[in-house]
Amino acid sequence: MNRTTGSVEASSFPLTGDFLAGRLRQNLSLDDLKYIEALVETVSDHSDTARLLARGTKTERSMILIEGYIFRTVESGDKRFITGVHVPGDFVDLHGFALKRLDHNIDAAGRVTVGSVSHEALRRVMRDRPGVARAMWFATLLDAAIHRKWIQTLEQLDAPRRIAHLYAELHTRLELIGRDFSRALRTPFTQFDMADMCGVSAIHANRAVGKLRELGIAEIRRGDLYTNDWDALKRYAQFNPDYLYGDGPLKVKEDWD
Amino acid sequence: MNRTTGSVEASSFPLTGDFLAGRLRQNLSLDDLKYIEALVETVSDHSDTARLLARGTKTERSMILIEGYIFRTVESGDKRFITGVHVPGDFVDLHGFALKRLDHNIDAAGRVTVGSVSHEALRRVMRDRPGVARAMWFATLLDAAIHRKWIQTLEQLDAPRRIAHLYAELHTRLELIGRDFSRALRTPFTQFDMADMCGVSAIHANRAVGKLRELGIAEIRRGDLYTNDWDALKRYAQFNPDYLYGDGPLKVKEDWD
DNA sequence: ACAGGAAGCTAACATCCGTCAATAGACGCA
DNA sequence: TGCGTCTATTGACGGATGTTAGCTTCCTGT
Repeated sequence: MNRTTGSVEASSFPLTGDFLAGRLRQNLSLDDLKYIEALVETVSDHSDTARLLARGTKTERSMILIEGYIFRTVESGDKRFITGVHVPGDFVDLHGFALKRLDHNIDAAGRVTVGSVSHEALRRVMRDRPGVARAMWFATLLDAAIHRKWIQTLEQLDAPRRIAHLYAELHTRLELIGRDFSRALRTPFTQFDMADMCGVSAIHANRAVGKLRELGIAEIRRGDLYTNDWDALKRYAQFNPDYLYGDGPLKVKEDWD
Repeated sequence: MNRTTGSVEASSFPLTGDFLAGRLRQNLSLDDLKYIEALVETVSDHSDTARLLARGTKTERSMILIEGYIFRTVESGDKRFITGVHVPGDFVDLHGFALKRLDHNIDAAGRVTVGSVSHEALRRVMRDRPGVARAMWFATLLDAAIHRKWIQTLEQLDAPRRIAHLYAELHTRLELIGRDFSRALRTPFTQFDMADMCGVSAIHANRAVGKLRELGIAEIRRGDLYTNDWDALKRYAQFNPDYLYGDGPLKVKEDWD
């Protein structure tokens, strides 16, 4: 595997295969995991707010997020909208392999490390490894489930609860890939980022952060969330983790019985 | 193919295979299409607001919508949220095949006709027809793209524009499956339905419908939208159909060059 | 034709949120 | 250390939306 330097110097992240700790892991054999790991041809680091893939670009590669956070963004006029956020282990633009072009941008949120897989390699997967191909399909189904929950959140919750729900989701997703934060969840998100994810103005996002602080639910400072009662936060956000399929996520039906 | 009666008498819809006019058609050979048609074991009609599949239910069948509209809904407290709408040709709960359980309900909007495919048959598809399996994956990618656009719409637009955008999207999706409405788009949606899709109260949905009427953009009566200027409506809603991948939707990259 | 019920509509008031303006704090860089 | 910029914060005001209540219209079944 080659190691390339992105817009920042090469990361010192050890490539032990742990970057596959994400959602693809569940249904696959160790052999399959090693196979996928071998698909990653280059690893690169990118600086804050780097655009990893612009809307409309045709590409011959897809990216797997190894470290950091990535936004899916759309720009309209002079405003930006964030339609999704990714955590390590997520295949960020797998749909770029299937669909003609991406309908949105892939932007780094803070510093990120990504692995790159050629579409030629993915075509080999489709041809030779139906089990792996199916796991990739299931991973995109989980993306869709998360999208639906975001829709519900936007329809149902006010701004403070949307922000609480965002962090509740990230907390659970990061737990599912083996990361635990007893007291603090660190992110590089600005209040502008939170606003663009929650569909409110930045000033109102600030009000919402202030309300969470005032209610004693969470203290958010420069993207980092501190709380000593995650359960209370999740209750406040009406968070129900079912949609993340955390209990044996993405299992096929044959495996249940 | 058997013909069964749902909660309403059996439909007289002619099963000519036209119910596959939807998004699955694009990438498949005629042979593949006949293969898929043969997968449909039963066809049934259902009455207004029937729940076709309840959240959490395990099922051994997936449904393809043949005629009518279907909502994906979530209930929270005494409120309902609609996270998606489907048009004929859509595989409504294909993810029920892959994921352990559905995280939302599948509800009829008005009278519907659906075809049913057993998961056993889908397992055969996965095993024997990689091309068809891939087409199904791509169809779910389009679902995800539509979800992302709904997120953006909720983040970006006010209530009148959300309703206009909803109808603009339906207009284009129905065009893509070969239906054309020069002046009217008929749906069974109540203003409550529109409200639950747009994340506003029913009263405010009524205000929004009134505003569209007042602006001369569209007249919505009992779900049916009348306009003589679809372009103006789409402009008002800031509708950009790129995300529906209408120009050769869902083609794989090998086919582009 | 009639009655009942569902859906549509209107008004009043409160809350949520957007915008503008201004200030304060935190971080990066010289 | 000091400056400049990005981020966070606060206040004031207006617009968008939620809630409640009551009324009207339309559809449907008899």
